[in-house]
Amino acid sequence: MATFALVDCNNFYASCERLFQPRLRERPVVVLSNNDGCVIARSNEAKLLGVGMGAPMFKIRKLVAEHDIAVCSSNYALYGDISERVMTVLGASAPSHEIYSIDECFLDLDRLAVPSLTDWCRLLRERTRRWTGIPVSVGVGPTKTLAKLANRLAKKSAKAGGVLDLVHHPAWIEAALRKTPVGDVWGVGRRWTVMLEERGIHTAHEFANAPDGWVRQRMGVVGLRTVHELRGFVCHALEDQPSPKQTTCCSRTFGAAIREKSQVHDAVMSYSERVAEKVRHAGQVAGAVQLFIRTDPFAQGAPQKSLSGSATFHRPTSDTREISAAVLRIFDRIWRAGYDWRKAGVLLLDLGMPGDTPASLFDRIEAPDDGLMSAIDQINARYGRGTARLGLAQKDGEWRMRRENLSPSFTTRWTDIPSARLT
DNA sequence: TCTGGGGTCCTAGGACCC
DNA sequence: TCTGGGGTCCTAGGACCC
Repeated sequence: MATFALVDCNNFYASCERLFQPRLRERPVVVLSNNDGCVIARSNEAKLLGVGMGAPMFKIRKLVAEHDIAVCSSNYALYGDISERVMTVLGASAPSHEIYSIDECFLDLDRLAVPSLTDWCRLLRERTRRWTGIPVSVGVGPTKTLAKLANRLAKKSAKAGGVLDLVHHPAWIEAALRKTPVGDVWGVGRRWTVMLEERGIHTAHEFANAPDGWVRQRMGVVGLRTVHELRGFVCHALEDQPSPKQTTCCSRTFGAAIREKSQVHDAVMSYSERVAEKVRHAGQVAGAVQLFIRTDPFAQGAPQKSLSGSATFHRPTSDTREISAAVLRIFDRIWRAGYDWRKAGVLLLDLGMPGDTPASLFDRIEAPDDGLMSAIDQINARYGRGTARLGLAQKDGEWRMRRENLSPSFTTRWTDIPSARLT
């Protein structure tokens, strides 16, 4: 039988914040989204106090003050670096692994010959904690979907000790399915939860026993795969070779609503620069670009508008100058005055490797490269992002995001390295 | 006052072809 | 008056994930 493990970091962002700020270990912690908008991670204590996932900050201010909850702006430089450390430990421990997200990793344990898989998982857990400082939970199942489900129960149950193996205890599978609400199944989101519950399907067990034809009709092949995985048939294999991205994007909600064209222009140019850096970093080029701007959907009564436009490159590129010029043309074409713009984004589409496919037989000419982009990238790699820029936008503006409680980049910036003093 | 960002996959429908 | 069948490609939108 196939044996998948899912290793999931507990309250990952909150755990990262606590790593270098021991004072936070005695307080409930929440981490906020960009712009300090809403809650995206909570320590166990914060969960117990009733802070909901995704709760907007302005709705929990009272709770924060009452219980002295520590509030952190999100610090992705820190989380990304800690994630790499965790993945390194996990990757070195198992025959093969798939990094699924910043805080999750699937392991393929088929070929692992150990007397007790549960003991092995406990050791892995302990090793990860000692070597990285991050607590993790491990779920083991015959499919990825069941490994996810096992992981969730491993986290919830005190007696599981952070590990639950359903492969070597097949009798537990039915009980696990019965106690899992259908909405907590991997692949069943909000809309499908409502639809399923309306039809009397409340648990993973009931979902697993729904008729194939019905599931196929209501939820397509995606839903059917989930049902089969719950029954123990593998539909999602371990993907240990990460596939190259097809699109990449830089989008932000502005720090405030903006009416002025020049301000939106600056935001859009800044995102163009950033997204171009991203594709160059991945060694890719883009075939097309898309720009969108939109008003605030939460502003009731205000006129709503969402505009977008796209352009195809004559020859795939990763050059900030070509990308920003194309974005600027789109921007001038779609811009409408008189709205309170709140968010914008630049997407690069049809990504590929340079020289992959010539646009036509007559278009084999290599992109002229004057070395400017790589020079800028090298300067920024050494001295920090944004050191060298193209002067496409003003440095500051209303559109810049708020991050009022940002922790230092303890592990990725020399000046932020924590120091310890012996007294 | 104040509600994130970055992805993937699938499907339906239209344009177009023979 | 009469108006097929089958295929591909593209795009927009909707579902999901973290």
